[in-house]
Amino acid sequence: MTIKDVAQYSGVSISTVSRVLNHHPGVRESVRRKVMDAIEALHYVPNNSARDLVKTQSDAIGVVLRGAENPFLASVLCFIEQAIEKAGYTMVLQQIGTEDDEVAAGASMACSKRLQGLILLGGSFDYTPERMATIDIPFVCCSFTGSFGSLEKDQYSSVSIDDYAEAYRAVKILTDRGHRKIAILLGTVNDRSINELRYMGYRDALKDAGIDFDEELVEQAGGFGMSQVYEAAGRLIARRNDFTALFTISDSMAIAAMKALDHVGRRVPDDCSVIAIDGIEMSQYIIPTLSTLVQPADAMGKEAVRILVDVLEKKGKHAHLRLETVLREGETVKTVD
Amino acid sequence: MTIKDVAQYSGVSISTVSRVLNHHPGVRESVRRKVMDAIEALHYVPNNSARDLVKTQSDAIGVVLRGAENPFLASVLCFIEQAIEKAGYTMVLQQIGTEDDEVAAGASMACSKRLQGLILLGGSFDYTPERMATIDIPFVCCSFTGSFGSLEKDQYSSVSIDDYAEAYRAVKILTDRGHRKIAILLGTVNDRSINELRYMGYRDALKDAGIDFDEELVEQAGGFGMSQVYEAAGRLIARRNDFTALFTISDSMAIAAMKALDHVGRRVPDDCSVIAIDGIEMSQYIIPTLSTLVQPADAMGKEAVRILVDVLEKKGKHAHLRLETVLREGETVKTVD
DNA sequence: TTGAAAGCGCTAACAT
DNA sequence: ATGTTAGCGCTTTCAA
Repeated sequence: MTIKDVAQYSGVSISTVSRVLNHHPGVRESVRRKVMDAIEALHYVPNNSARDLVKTQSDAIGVVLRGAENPFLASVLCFIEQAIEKAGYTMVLQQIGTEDDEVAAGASMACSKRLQGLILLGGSFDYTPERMATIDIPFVCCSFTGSFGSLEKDQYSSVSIDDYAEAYRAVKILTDRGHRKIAILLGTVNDRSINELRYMGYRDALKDAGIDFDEELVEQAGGFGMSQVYEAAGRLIARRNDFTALFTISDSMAIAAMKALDHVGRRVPDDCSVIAIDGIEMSQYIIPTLSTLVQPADAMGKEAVRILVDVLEKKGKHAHLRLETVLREGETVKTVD
Repeated sequence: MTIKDVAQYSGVSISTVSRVLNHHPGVRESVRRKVMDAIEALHYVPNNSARDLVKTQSDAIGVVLRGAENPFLASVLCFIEQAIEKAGYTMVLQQIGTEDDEVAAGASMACSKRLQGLILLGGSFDYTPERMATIDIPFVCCSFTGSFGSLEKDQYSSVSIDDYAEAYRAVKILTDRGHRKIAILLGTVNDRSINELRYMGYRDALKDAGIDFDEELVEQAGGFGMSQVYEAAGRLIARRNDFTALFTISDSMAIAAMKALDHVGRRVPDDCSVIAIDGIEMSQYIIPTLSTLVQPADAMGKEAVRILVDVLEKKGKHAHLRLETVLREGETVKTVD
């Protein structure tokens, strides 16, 4: 079933069919009708491969999702998809593991799928200009800033929260409530990305509150997976059980940690306060409701797409957007007596 | 950057480059090296559009995900992707809403992306042969049976649990523990799919336990979204607060319902037992741990792909696989005094 | 307003 | 073992 069949069926040339298909002007209404009817009757659907080939570029925007085990990123992805669709493009998704190389994945996709643009969703991003040059299409970092790299700011875009500042804010909420022994649970301390930035926010918030840094209150899970976080929380508790508050860099981590606390009989928030960053849907429904700084997942996804499309259509320049979180007061933070 | 450039750079013909690219035999090792070096040097990446075009079929398997708000389906999707990758194919994903038409989406994808096969993940499936004929490639229903349709069983495959039997089993666990007033929370009673099947299992389990059906104990949320389920649970509780147990057809529904119960001060499991079907990761970490019939998400995804690939490669026929759940004894079911 | 024809980059015969 | 060439289905000049 090709354009040729449609042409034959409707008694016109393939160019005319192509014109109808692409809403080109200069086709008589009666002919247009005839062609449309043929398309309908034959259940014709254009072959995208052929279309992309001749246009030497598709209408595709690539998304590299690094770490689908993080529910927050999954929710951003939904908004990205909607926005891409709405803008008249097609999303091509590639999920990769936290250990995988998103630049390599993105570069390969960009060429082989003839992408117009690329969105990197969840990445470490500590890359050199040479490395990023392999991606020869506009790209935007979504949910992280790319600030660790030595890349020129006008070479790419980013949409994220201010990880450092928001982590600082979360921890300050705890210190303001009188907590002094505050543990932190994260993936890895030095991932050159959000883990590291949020860790710095944690440390500085402690310092500014006049609290000495205590290495034993830092626990690394190695990733965002709930089981590894649960185990990490177990290690933390086993080593030190005197912290009165816990900051986790994601909601899912908080949920896993609360289970670990429950396991040893420590109640949240009475025996230990918990605060996180993310604001995934599920964390509203756990008991007690998680107190968390809600990242605007929808704005994050939409803005990433908007900026990218603007760049693609020459309607705008690369930009770096910092979104603000909103504190969702749950029931997991308590003032220390 | 095309195959032509690589040929020129390495001083061979494009066919030789193509042979190297496709691991065809009959290329001298020295030439192969030269070509590989050129590919490396030029950062050449093949154009998939062109490749797909000439092969008149891509290496793509399409997946239509209907209802990403259901975390269980999201987890199955991950396994599907892995399995597709491992089998040497490429996954093309399309997410659609619960109200959207997965057959239309699948048919359109099948043609435009030149798919080899299709996996329908989460669907209602009450279709006629005429309707399904628009999908002219092998397809498999994953997580639902398609049994409501009038389609011949040898025309497609399915991999799912026995929804009726597993719901029956879940409710029987409750009746065996002495519960008589058992409420049910689901999407819609007559969706011609898993909602309906599980609802029938619920009713029959009650009947066989000698319990009269009570319409007031049935509450429909309209979908799987947590907020709508939370509200539905609120309605149920407001109407009737005397049920001692609740069966929800999904884990996420159970979590939302438990929050609603907590809101009115009813404790799980002391004041109300809860059981569900799914076994998503999160439900292990809520407090108390959810008792649920765990669907084998990995087997479901892998088997769906295996059957499809076998059909594609003529190594097997269409099949209908019923997988069994495993009871994960949580802490939400209590014996009635 | 319509049609004919030249590619887009690649694979797979068919030649050499 | 390697090169030449005919398409795959489509868009887009260029002619008519």
